[in-house]
Amino acid sequence: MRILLVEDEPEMVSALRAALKRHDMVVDHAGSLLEAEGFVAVDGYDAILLDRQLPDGDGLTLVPKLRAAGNTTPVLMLTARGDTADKVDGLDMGADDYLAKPFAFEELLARLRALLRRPAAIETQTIRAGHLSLDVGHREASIRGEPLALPRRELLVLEALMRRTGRMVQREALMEAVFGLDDEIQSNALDTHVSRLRRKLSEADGGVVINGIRGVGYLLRETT
Amino acid sequence: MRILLVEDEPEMVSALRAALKRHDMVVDHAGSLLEAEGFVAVDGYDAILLDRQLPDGDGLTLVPKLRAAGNTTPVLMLTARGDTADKVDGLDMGADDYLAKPFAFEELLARLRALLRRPAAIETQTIRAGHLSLDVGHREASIRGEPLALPRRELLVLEALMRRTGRMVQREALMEAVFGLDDEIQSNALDTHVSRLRRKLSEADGGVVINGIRGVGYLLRETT
DNA sequence: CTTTGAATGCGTATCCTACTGGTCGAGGAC
DNA sequence: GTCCTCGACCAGTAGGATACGCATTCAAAG
Repeated sequence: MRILLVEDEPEMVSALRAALKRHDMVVDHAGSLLEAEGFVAVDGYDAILLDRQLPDGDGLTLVPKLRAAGNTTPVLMLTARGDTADKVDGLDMGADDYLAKPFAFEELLARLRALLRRPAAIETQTIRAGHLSLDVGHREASIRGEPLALPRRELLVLEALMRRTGRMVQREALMEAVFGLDDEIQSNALDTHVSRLRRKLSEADGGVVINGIRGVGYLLRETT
Repeated sequence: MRILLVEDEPEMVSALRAALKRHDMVVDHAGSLLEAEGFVAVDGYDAILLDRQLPDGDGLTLVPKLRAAGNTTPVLMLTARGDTADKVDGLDMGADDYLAKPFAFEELLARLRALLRRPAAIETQTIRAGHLSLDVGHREASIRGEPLALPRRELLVLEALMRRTGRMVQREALMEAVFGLDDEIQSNALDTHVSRLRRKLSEADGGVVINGIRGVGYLLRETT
């Protein structure tokens, strides 16, 4: 689950980033409109958290640009102002939801979950494969009802794979789903996580296997 | 634009109906959960406005039923209660948005418009031939839904051929598609890949054959 | 203590080369 | 027109080099 956070106030950034990370989301951060445009042009995010007050303009102006470019990523606007006229503006410009500061973080999360559910509305909140089930919203994996404790990175790998059960996930795509834009990772860290995940899944009899396909990527299959 | 309004208070109903009608929306009205289920089962709506307080129960209970039945119609919850915990519940049950009474009608409209802007189906370019299908974007081949693990080079051959199913692909063109501009290859490497691919396709009953035409190139045909 | 990324060594799938046998078609002799 | 011969091209198999992925270990970071 990849989120782009567009916000300039440092303490807000670190607070949100920490909170989102705690919910196992991969967060990229842009401090300005310009930066945000750069990120968005290159990458696919599951959602965008967008502050209105940015150093180089009103965050709201970003949304029509996105939509015009065919980008349908859900956008959740954040703002200090909270009156109705503002909300209407925001939503009409193409934002998908609108949240006024100060807000309860719980509400932010809930709205985010709602947004994230929509594009992939076909699947329910919980994805299943083999004896595995994954509650995407609450970040819980379980095997035959037994909860399975998974570290953050492994969970991200599993989620990315389960979202496409039985279908290919390109190595590159998986990298992005797990590490975001952290190019700093130059090792076989991904392989490591896949490996660890594999072991846990087989030990716990998850009813699935992760196939690796050389030069292409990975593929999670059910062992029926 | 067809809206299902699930609400029991008469004056609310008439007010909303009039207002929505003024914005060129077609409104069906259900006064109870039971009635709503009936409507939903039969008709396709673009969105559902759902009150929580209904004579025969909490409106919220309708949402999981819908989702379980594969219905992905956007749901906008209406409620008198407006605290965060309630919102979280509503959104987690699968509602797409949540609005507390009293609300500004403008905001309702704006949120509704946001919901109705459904994300376009994700374009995944898949080519088909015989029982074969190839997801070009994800670099994945499958036969009758069963994923077929193909190494990189073979996949490239297959892609190049499937892009021109039933038509000739010149040997030279195929070389370039598979090896790029690597002139370093001076052997019959291409033939070996074609050979391996042939075997896999026939073993897995792909419903296609690769014909070789002397002095010209290759040609993928469906064996119908 | 758990989690994570880097580093290491091993095993093997993949890929190119090389070789062999097969097929096709052109051209000439009858 | 028919048949034969020859050469070019193609299909398939085998083998070795390489790169890739896997598992594991280790140290640092939270």
